Amino acid sequence: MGALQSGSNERLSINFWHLKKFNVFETFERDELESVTKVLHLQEFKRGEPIHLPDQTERRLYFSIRGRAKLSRVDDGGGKELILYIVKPGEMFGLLAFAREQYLDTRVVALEKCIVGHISEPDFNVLMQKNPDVGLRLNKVVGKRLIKIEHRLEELLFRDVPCRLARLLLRLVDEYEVELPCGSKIDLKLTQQDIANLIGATREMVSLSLNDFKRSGWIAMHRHHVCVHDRQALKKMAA
DNA sequence: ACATTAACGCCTC
DNA sequence: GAGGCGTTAATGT
Repeated sequence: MGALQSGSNERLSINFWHLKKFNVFETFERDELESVTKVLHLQEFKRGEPIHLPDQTERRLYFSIRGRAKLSRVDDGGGKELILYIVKPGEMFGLLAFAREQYLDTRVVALEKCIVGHISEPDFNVLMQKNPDVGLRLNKVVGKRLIKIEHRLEELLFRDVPCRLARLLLRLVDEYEVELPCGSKIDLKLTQQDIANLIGATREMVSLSLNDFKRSGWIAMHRHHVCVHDRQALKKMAA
C-alpha cells in the first residue's frame, strides 16, 4: 500500500491491486510495483474538470484509476469537439504524447469523479528500460484502441444520424448496462451535447432523434441518463 | 439529410 | 442573473 501526495493538498492512496488491473503491469512483482508507485502522481478530478488539455506541454502517461472520462479531439476554431474514446478505470491514455511533439488537439475531461495517476516521460522511460516487455504490451494496447476508433470513424461517414445514434446507444448499453425496473439503464452521465460529439452530429439533431426514439417507445430518458426498452427496434434502425 | 441560426423556457451554479 | 442545456421552428445547402 502506498500513499502519495496529490497536486492539491488531499492525500490519495492506491494499492498494488489497482496497478495490477493495467495489463502493462500484470507480470510485475511486488518490488517492481513499488517502484511504479514512487513515480506515479495521483490527482482527483470532479465531473467536468479537465484532466489533460490540448496545450499541455509536459509529456505524460496517464493511468485511469477510478471514474470515466471522455477523450476528445477539439477544433482549433469554434469549440467543436469529437469524442474519440471513453476512458475507463484500468485503462491508460496520453500514449500518443510520447510519439508526437505534444498530445496535439487532444483533451480529456472527467465525466464523473475521477482519480487519475500520471507518470512523466523520463520516469516512464526508466521503467521501460528495466522492463522491456512493457513496450510490447503498450504496443498491443495502442493497436487495439486504434482499431476501435477506426471502426467508429467508418460508421460516422456512411450512416445517417438516427442510425449512428442507435448504434451508439446499443454500444453504450452493452458496456454500461444496469438492470432497473424502468429498463436497461445506461449507467453513464451524458449530456445531449456529449452524445452529439460522440456521433458527429449537432445537439439539435440529437434532440430530434432522441425524441423520435422516445415517442416510439424504444427508449426513455431521465436527466442525463438513457434507458433502453426495445433493443430489437434499435438494432433494426442501426442496420 | 443535415447544418445553422435564432429564439425560448428550464435548471444549476 | 449568467451560462449550460433541451426544444422547436425557420431557413439554407
